[in-house]
Amino acid sequence: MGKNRWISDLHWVRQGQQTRSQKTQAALLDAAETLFGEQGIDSTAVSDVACRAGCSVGAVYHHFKDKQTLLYALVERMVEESIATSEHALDPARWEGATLTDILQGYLEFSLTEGRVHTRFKSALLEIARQDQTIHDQLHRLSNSTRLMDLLLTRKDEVGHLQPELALRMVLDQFNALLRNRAGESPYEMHTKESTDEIFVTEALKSAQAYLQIKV
Amino acid sequence: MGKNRWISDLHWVRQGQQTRSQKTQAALLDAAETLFGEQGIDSTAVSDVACRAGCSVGAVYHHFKDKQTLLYALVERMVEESIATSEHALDPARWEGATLTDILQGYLEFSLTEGRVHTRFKSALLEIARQDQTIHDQLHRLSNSTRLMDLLLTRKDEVGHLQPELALRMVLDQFNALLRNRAGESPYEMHTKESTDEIFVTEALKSAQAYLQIKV
DNA sequence: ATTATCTATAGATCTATAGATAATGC
DNA sequence: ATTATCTATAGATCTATAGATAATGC
Repeated sequence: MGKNRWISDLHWVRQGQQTRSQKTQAALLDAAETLFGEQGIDSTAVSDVACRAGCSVGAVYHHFKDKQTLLYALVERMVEESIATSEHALDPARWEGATLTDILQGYLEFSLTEGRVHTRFKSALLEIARQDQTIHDQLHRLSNSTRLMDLLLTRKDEVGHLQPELALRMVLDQFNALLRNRAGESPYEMHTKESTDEIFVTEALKSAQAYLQIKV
Repeated sequence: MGKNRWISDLHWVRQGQQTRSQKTQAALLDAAETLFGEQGIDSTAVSDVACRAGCSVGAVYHHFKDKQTLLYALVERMVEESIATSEHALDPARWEGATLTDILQGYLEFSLTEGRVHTRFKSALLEIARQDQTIHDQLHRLSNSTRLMDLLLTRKDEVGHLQPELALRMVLDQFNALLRNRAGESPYEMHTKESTDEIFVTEALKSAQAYLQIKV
């Protein structure tokens, strides 16, 4: 891991806090993100969130109208930060001279390290997004952010598959599904649970290269 | 779809019911499986299950000690049926003369059609299995059922990848993750949402073939 | 003096039970 | 007469609020 020189300076983008109020609010969002991801949204009581954030229930309702609004704020923060992180990480200038394989490897490694918490929370979101228009729309903003796909498409020439775009879409779906599997830490259903992250990345990349028919 | 002659007679295995009591019990389990899959387990009230099954709350508690026991019974039924289905579907005799690709294609197509409901419910289970030993153990029985892997390994010679077993494990993880993605019907995060099931199967197979380096 | 926090609690929702009624099968 | 079902409700849990107290910043 970390052998990829392209991702050495990559990091999740988050704004700093100043006032007591902002700190409490951020602590509440952090607590909620962790607990919602760990136990699910419904099984997490507002008092649980308050407790983990080190404040009282009343404070929660001072900052957020209700539990749903807290969730919405959390989703919005995640989407905003996710987009900001993409802006930085997927800047074409950053990747000058990098091959398609470099980019794919960077995506895998970055997601495995920085993305674990978010992936877990996102997993919980997907379950309820079917029922909730607001969350549905927010997640749609994420999938509409085509910066990764755009960056990959600039390397279209390296792809031997007859339908490069379709093939790249498949690979991204594969990667995201596999990453979600790993982040879920569900030992059942994972045939490669014994493998290290390193082997996982290597084999996932081999698979993508073979399928895309990358011309080295 | 359905062009694969190997899966034409495959079906999900379920016992028939006779008495009124058995019918109610089965209706309750069916209702719970659907609702738990659709809305999540916690957000489904016992009264919801009773309503959809067409009976009263009291009837639920006549059949099951509490909500948790109902869930356990449901998980057990799913695991039993899943294993019974495997016994039938993965019988080596059924697949005589079939290639590795035939088997993989059969698995994909069968899972897409028959497995959709179960996949949805299983997805909800994975989220809580981390917290619940009983469910954890039941799901472990599933992953310990290595019949699919065993069947695939009998075609090891067709695999060109230097570590055939590792590679086959990766492919199964990929397939399961992708299938879960599709069954979840989450339009975000899916770059291939526009594609038909047919294209999906074709491309997933191509990917597996290329990665495994199948010798045709 | 305005904003942030806490304590205590009302109201809503859900689980599970008790007791009454209906259906089954010998 | 035994088993299955229903109706009505007690008890538990969670959400959200009201009113009191503490911290902030001009």
